[in-house]
Amino acid sequence: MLQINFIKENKEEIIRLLAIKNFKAAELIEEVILLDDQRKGTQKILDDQLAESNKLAKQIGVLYKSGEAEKANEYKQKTAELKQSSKKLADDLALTSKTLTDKILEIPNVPHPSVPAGKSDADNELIYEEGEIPALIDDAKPHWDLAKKYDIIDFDLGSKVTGAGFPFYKNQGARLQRALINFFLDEAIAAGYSEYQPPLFVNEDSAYGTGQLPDKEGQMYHIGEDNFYLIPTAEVPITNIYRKVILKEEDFPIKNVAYSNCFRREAGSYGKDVRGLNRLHQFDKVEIVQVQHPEKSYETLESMKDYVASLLRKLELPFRIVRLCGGDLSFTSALTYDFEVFSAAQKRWLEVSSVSNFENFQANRLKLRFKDKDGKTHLAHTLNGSALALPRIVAALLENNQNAEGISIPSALRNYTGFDLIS
RNA sequence: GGAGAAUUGGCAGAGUGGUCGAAUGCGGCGGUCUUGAAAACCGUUGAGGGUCACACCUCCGGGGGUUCGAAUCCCUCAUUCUCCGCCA
Repeated sequence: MLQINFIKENKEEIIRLLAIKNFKAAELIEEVILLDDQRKGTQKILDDQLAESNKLAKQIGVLYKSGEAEKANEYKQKTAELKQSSKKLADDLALTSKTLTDKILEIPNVPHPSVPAGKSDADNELIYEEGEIPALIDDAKPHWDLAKKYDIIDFDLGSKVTGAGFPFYKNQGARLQRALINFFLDEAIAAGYSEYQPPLFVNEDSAYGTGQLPDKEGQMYHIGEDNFYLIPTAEVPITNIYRKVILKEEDFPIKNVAYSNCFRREAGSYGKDVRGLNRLHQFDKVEIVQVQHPEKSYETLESMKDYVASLLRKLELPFRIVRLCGGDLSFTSALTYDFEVFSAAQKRWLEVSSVSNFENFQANRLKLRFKDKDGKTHLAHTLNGSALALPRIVAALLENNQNAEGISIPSALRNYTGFDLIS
């Protein structure tokens, strides 16, 4: 969420930039400013009344001790009245504050000036492309057929045991999964990240902290009895490590990596895009998360982008990087780079990673702050990126590397898989 | 799952109805001393709201209550520890 003072001080600029996200903010912002003034006004009156009550309560104590019970009772009468009206004021204040917070929560993060205008992914800006799109053999198959042919992923079995979008990985398919997870983790550790193994369920506060609540409830699996949410990404538990934390400046940069299962209900998805591994309810992902000083967060975003590119290069996959346009940018992000690999048999670019700078938007919700040299506290910046999500990487590897003998494994992975060929 | 104990500032730990946002120690920061450092000594050191700045208000695990007044009493939830049960 944006900070109220930031909104007040940069009203016009915010409205202008949010227009790039196709968000009409003017009215909402006026409302928010009005509510905040209202909040302050009510609080001032309440504070004065509480101050008066506090003073009287102290005097009553003194009066009792000196035996002036009559006077004390008179004061008691006064505090009783004050108590009634301050109770009402406190209720008003709570309501105003709640309304204010709810309204601010409706305002998306302000996009970075480099974010191009646009409505959909068609308007994303291509900024980089690398690798050769492979020429496939004559009877090249999409990955769901290859999965069956080599008996490495069983979608039907998953449907039987759980439901659509929960596949079984088998034999060389299962080993490929493990290989990719270990490869991604080892690479991240070599790049200076600390590995975490997070819980796969989080509580309500954590789901709120990274912005999944109050808005995207429908996207998460929820365990009603214990009020836990299944994580849609390791970003949620890893970033929430720093909820209500005040860091020291020398703690920066914090670089964490975590492998986790990810669970997404994907309500509303349908059609050809969801075939095979393209969209699952449960999948595996290695996520990198950084917490940075505000002055360095964009530098960090670039380094994370370069890091993800290095992974795809090692996997020998043709990829491109796009800068998301305003319309495609998520609610919480200020700037996002998407990585897409070309899946040759489907003849499609598949999104495999999203690297984002949230600036202080998440930090504000999380109350993630740091103390500067003068002892003042400021909000930190948070960033994250997939490095990488497995299913579409697997889809591309299977499709792009298929040949007459089987599916060849890129050399960077062979030490991890223990085999060169899926056959 | 059952029984008991606990939860206070960065940490340790006092505080059982008013003078407590909270003793004391450690740690941190600033200073004196020193060629420099250590030691010693002096000072300072939680967060949020509010204000030009003060004043003032809120916060002692979360929420609710009793009282003129709550860190302190009551209810409730969470967490931690110990014992019993079960168990990878």
